[in-house]
Amino acid sequence: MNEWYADIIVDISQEKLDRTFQYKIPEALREDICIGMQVRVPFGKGNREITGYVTGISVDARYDTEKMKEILGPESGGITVESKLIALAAWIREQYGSTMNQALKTVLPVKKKMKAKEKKRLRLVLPPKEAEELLIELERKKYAARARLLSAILENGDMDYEFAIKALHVSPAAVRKMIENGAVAEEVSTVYRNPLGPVEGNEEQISLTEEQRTAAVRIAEEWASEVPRPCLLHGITGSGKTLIYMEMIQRILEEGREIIVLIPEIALTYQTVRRFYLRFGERVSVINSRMSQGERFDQFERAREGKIQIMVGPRSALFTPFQKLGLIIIDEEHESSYISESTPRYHARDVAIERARMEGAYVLMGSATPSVDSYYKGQQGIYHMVSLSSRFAGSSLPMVYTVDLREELKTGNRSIISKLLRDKIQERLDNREQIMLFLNRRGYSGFVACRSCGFVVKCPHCDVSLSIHSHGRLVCHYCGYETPSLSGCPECGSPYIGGFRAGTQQIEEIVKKMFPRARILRMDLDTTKGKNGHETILAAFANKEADILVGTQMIVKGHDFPKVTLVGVLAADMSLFAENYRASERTFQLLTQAVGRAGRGKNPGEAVIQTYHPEHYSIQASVHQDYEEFYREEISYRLLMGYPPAASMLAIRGACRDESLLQQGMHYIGKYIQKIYPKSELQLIGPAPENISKVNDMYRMVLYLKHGENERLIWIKNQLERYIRINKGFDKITVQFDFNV
DNA sequence: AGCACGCCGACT
DNA sequence: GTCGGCGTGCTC
Repeated sequence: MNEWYADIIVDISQEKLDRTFQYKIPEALREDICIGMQVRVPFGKGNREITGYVTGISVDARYDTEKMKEILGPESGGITVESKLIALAAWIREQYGSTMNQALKTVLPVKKKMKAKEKKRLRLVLPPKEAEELLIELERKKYAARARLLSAILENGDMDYEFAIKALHVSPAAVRKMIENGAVAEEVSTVYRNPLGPVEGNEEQISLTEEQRTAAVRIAEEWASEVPRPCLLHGITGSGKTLIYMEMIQRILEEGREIIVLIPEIALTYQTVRRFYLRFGERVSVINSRMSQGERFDQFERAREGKIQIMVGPRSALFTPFQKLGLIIIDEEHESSYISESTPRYHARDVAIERARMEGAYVLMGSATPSVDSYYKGQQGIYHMVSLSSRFAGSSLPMVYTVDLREELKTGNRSIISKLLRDKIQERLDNREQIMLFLNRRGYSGFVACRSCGFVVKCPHCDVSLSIHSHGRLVCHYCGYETPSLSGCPECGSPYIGGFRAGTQQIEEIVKKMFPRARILRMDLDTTKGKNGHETILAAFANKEADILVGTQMIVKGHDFPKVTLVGVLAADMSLFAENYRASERTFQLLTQAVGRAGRGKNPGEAVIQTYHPEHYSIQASVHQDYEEFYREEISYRLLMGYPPAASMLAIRGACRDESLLQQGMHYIGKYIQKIYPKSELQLIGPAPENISKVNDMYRMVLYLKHGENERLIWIKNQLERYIRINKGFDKITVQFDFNV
């Protein structure tokens, strides 16, 4: 019988030790040890006993077996927060595909050198009289440094450690001597930074409306049931979802349990967090991506020690080490920022549900435009659906107009601003009201459309639009279908056919020319680069320092500008024909959000949607502000095409410097899948070049798998992980798995 | 992180 | 001459 070895990561908090060590698994423990487990191991020269995490098990030794030590045994002493999070990491690893190392690192944050985390103070312990005597003796013995320190402490009672070292020039050694002989004591206090500082203002005193109260009761009823399901709160913009969150948080606090509130990074502004502070005060903390790793670690530490009960933050806040987690709230549940962009590519919503299941906590999701996935689960009864349908505080839904850009072209207006929008902008400028112009463009390579009839060139096999490539051909990124680019529109023969591209900068210039006296602010990636770029621009606009705000999607997420009475969507189709099956969903969500920005104050709002496809259901439904209308169309399309949530989809993405090696590797992956899973229920599409087929000299390809059951795809993923690890040919290829993205 | 080895200043 | 400081390096 040969030896078994375990890869063990010993201390996640130390960068230096951020790698695995191999230990022998004793014969007697062979059955018990599994990946993700916490074990006791001897470590270092003195064989001091520490806790490690098993990240892998193998039969070959990569280290001198003579020097290799043995695992002592499983960690005893009850279930800690860490062990719960490690179990979650193991689930993430299995579900999304990654190494245990990567999974652990997403779940347990690495503690980087945290400057000034600990504040040491020196305090006098000797009675003053004895201290005086000691001082005289020290001076007599010519212990200058110690005498200096003692006399300074005598004067002030206590003092800062740093001050003693730096200002008094007392060496740490001298300080230690003084501690040893019992003259002074060292007090270590941990100072955590409060990330928000003092918050001004009074708590909003709005009691729940009848409808909101009913919603809260329905959620509470679900929580009281034997197996509480995750709740999906579907409430239109302005229906007061946050008030319900507050209400439910209050209930959990009263039970003595803790709450995580997930908010999309882009909506995580001072405004949002402030509301939580005003209601719950010091019990709230917040983390965000602009904080240093040390600062974030501080906040996690505060949570672990029970000093705070509510953590507000983006995706990563999900791993807050609360001991008695009671509730996870996911605001704007449909947001794509809940999907991790690095391996493991987990979805925070699904991981939240799993963490809640493991720890007996509740999940409450909310959105005005739920993801089709979640709404489907709501319909199926997997989630418990609660809806809010009336806007409160008297504000009414905006009036929405559509402008058919094809007609606009016929009348000779080739500008990006239609006549209707132009007139309405002028009207607002005259009335001193504010306008938002929204360009929903986000990293999509140009699709090809006819500017006369709006015809979009699509893949005959996949029903997604083709993208124009640098070599002039049109390519489908799902299946690799290629066709030469067109010189005229196949529908109407118009020569005005081509890639659709425009940026916020160009828009800003056009608008400036059109309305020379208007003050214009632009908000996009370029203008928000600075530290508080976001907040600065938004604050300026809120202060009425500008009349028109031009921007990409970041202007429509969760900011209330009561003076905005007109929202213009410049080219609604831009996200509609992105080469992704979720394009319609994203378009509907963006348009609905954008339209919802108009008329949040007393004045009624209006919105103008410019499009080449006014008849498209995504656009129609957002004009009517009708989620159901959109959902019915969208789900039937997904069911027809076998896209999630009708089926599960796995994208296998490969990246490599060598193009032919990548092609070969991806081809072999396809072959291997067909060999291990030759069943007809599995659909295999590709491999084909990725949307952006080359990044930093790395070629990228993707292979899609579709199957009715997610578990089957996970099984295939597991087999592939092993296949890729064993075969040397994949050493230079990075393979990533993406579920249902 | 902890604990070793290893090289320069003040005490018996 | 030793005692003891912390600089550097390794930990399966």
